[in-house]
Amino acid sequence: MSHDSCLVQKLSHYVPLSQCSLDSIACLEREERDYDRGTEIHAEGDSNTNLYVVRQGWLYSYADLKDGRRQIVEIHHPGDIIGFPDIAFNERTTVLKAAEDVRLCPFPKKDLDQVFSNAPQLAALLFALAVRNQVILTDFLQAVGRMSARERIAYFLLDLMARLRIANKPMSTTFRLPLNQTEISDVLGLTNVYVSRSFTALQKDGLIRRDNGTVEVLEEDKLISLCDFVDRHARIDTSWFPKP
Amino acid sequence: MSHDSCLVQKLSHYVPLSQCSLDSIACLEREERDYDRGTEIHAEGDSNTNLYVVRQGWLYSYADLKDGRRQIVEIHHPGDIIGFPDIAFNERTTVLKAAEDVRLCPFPKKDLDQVFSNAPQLAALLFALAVRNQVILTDFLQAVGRMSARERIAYFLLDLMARLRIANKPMSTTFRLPLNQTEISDVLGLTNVYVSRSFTALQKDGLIRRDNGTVEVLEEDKLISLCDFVDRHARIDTSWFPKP
DNA sequence: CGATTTGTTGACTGGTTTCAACAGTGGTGG
DNA sequence: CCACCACTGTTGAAACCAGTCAACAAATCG
Repeated sequence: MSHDSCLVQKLSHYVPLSQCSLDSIACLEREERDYDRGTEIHAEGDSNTNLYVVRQGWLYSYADLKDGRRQIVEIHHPGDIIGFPDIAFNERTTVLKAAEDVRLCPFPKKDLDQVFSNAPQLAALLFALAVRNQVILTDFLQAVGRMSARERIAYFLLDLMARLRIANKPMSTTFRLPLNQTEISDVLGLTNVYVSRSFTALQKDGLIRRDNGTVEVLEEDKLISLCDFVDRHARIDTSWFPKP
Repeated sequence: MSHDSCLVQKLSHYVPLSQCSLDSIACLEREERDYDRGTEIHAEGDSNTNLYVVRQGWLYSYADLKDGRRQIVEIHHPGDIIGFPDIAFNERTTVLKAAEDVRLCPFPKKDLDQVFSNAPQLAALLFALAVRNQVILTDFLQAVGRMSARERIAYFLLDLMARLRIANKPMSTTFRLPLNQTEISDVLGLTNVYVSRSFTALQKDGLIRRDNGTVEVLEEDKLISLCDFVDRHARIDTSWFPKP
């Protein structure tokens, strides 16, 4: 491989990529650009001509609510592609913000037709990941709609771990969490105050330990049964993909 | 057209369908089958070999929560395709239930490769609708995560109307709602008791009127501003689709 | 007509929000 | 080097929205 692409690494996790899939991906990652922590890379209502591959750092997409609060609808990690949900619209539906210093590969939406016409395997994979996201979102909807604050936090941590494990299999149970409690509350539909209380409670019960921007999951099984977590990230069914 | 397909009608709303798209759809609607109200057409954990086109009647998909409650994650109307979110998995993630007497067209998941290889326009359209669903779901997430009960009900009604209008443009502001309040509470993450209270409150304020399984929206503008509703159903950007 | 489902209403409870004060941390400039 | 400020996390007290439990009314069905 010409360079170390976390997008390639993440996608290969699901299916061995054909050469033309690899070529298509390389074409999406031609350009690179850095953004500082806190930068709003695009705003709601911007025309969306670009998608982005994440090279480095965490970002998130959020919507502003009429009462001034925010709902963070997606957290983006290295190896993710940002912008698919919006391609059916002319305008962005969310604000994209860098949670820390990041490096992105922007590519025009129009380049996707190249994927669809030249790399059917990659097209099918992207489609499968898009529809899987619906399932992940509905899981999350259950968490936000039906669970208590500490259960939601458990869910949040387990979901992050499941995602990070795709890119980094031998990951331990400790990981960096470059989001503050206000941001976490905007993900989970809570207040920063109650996120603080619930985190403290989980720590007091010995389920997790926090240390300066990192989280260690001490009792993964208990967290899983606390929120009935199902890992939707680990595997997908690729049997129906078109054969090369 | 050989028969009156609401799937064709719904998809044509977005883009004029090419002949090979129409042929592909016809192939998905070969078989028909009826189910009675209340039937569980498939359960969570069933192997998912079939998808379904809805011909007639409403259905919904729900997940059982560990405490015995349910979360309804999707309501299916005539002209919808049921099952896309699960195609990346070997097993169903939700239970599919008929909200009233329904008629479905089951077709095997494997038939989709035919769509991908023979009808690129249809493939792109289905992809666009799938990713758009993510946006709709995140909108809904905001409603469930951040809004009061009466705001959620407003959102629910407006979303239904927006969907029904795709299939039936000259629809008035009155529509049939074949779901009971317990089912609505399972959609919105509320209790049946509070759904009742909130409905009554909305009616008392003159925003809606109910009559025996139908709802009339009296003050659509007020409902819209109450929950900051955005209609994501009306139009999609098809400019990037592959040309025939 | 009785039985079941569905919707309504009341009283009480409780988890989360709100408002507020305060502590710890890091960064900045004088 | 320290004063100052912004940001972040913590804790307490009070208020409130929605849940829970329960009884009952209304509609539907066989």
